[in-house]
Amino acid sequence: MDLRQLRYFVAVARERNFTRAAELLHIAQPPLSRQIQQLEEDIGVQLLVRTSRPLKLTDAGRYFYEQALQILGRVEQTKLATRRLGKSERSVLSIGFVSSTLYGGLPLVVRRLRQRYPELDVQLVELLSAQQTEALKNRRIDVGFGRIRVPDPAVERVIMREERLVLAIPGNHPLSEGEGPLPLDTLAQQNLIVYPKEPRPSFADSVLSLLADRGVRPAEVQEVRELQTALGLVAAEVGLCVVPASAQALRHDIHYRDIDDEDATSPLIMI
Amino acid sequence: MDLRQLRYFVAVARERNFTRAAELLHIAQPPLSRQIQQLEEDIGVQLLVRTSRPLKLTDAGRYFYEQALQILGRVEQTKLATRRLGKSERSVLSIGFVSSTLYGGLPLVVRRLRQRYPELDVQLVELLSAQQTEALKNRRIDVGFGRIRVPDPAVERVIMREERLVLAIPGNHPLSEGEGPLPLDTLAQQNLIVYPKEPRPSFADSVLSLLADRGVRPAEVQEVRELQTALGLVAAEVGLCVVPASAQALRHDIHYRDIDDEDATSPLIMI
DNA sequence: CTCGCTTGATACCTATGCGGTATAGTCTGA
DNA sequence: TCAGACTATACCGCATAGGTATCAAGCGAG
Repeated sequence: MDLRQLRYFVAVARERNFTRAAELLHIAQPPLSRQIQQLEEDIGVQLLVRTSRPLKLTDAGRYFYEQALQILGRVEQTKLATRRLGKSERSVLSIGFVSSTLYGGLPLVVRRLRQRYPELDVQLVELLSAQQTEALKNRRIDVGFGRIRVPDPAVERVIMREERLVLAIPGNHPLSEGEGPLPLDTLAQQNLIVYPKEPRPSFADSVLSLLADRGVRPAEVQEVRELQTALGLVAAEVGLCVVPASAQALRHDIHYRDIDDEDATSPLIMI
Repeated sequence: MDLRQLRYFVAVARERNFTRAAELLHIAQPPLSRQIQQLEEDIGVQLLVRTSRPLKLTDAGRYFYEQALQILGRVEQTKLATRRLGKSERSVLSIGFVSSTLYGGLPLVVRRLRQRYPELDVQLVELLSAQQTEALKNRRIDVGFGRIRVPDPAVERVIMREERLVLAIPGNHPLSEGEGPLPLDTLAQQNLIVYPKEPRPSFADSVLSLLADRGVRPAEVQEVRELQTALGLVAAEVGLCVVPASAQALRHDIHYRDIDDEDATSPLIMI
């Protein structure tokens, strides 16, 4: 697949007519037909219904059209932004972060940075804690914010703060009735959802080892790839999930209760 | 610019070495060098610093690398999703919406739809009210949710509800002190921000004509392209802005107060 | 129903440009 | 300073995009 094919397809989808689309693209009609055929063959799906006039998009074609529009816009925007960046000799600060920091202090930090250094371009790259160490080493990022201690002598770590952990509970679960803090052993014999699945060690391991320390055995443990998915499963009543307090802002259709355990915290680590 | 060039650049950026990258791409090294040169020439900016070994990315190159990764991922994902859609013969419901409905009832509607019809693929397309009429006619969308009455005999309109309007006020503005409803003439001699700039008629016209009806003359009126920008300017203390009540969820760093006027409402229209 | 017009597909040719090979030039580290 | 690793340049062959001519299939007017 090729950007050219996307451009061609967008023109045809917009004009609903190969001949007019070809004129707009400043090419002859037969090459256009062929490129669209190749695109359909590559995807393995018919995008256009040619047996009617004006021609129609299939459902797949309609979806592909919307996506193609956005991809092309994104490419163009990237080109312009990169050019601007290169020409202006502005500095770029590249910040790696794990998703949960998006709902904590990171947006404020970024806003303040931009306010204080308007000439600085701040770029945000979502990376898991373990990936940040490597990204830092090869200068993909300049600084990272994670939740897991990944020991590496080449990397300096600063603990910004310890954040309380809370329990995410489906709306109609018995535990969602009360409001006060819950002891950790509430989780015994409950279905638990943890994240991320990989790479290890991860926030999932922190939670599981905290439970193991306290001798608490959940009924079933399901691993998912990320925080958003975990909370989605909680909302779908699959089980409970332990998350940093700041993640409460993410969804309001589930209940959260504090955890009554001194060690139920998660560090926010700058590397 | 070309997807191939993005793939090549990603390989070089990752390997920090043309020769190894070329091996991974299963091509010889000279063509790779040339493609990267052409890419740099096309963008007009140097992406790599070749005078050091291992080679380094410029700031622009670092930015372009992150963007290229995301674009390539998006393209691949689109291809798979389109294929799945075409193969499975699933139905797609394409919903057009104006951004303000994202903070009102639309997410709930979509969630219910997905719950009730799991076999249905719901696609969301952001379009201004005026664009929705056209999108509906050529089947780009199946249904639209907007805020402006665009009279067109070919299109059926259903008013879902009338939503109250509220006034968005910067945090340190004198009006942000109180909490109760404000009369419309509070806006007299105040700087006002309205959106969207085009196409007309838009929500901006609804607000402006409401003010004109009441004989209220703002000091200065600034038009911006969209709701998010408008609220951004409010936060930056450029002026006040009238928004639907549901948009209050968007930003918490500014104040909102009800408007004490029976007609200070905005319809939510399904077309 | 038919004729003519519009429009997309097919066949074949041309030419742009991608990738390959050979080689020169340059930087790094011992 | 020299060997080795690495990128740029020059040039060639071929794959493929685009062009031209033409066919086939719908659609509308009469």
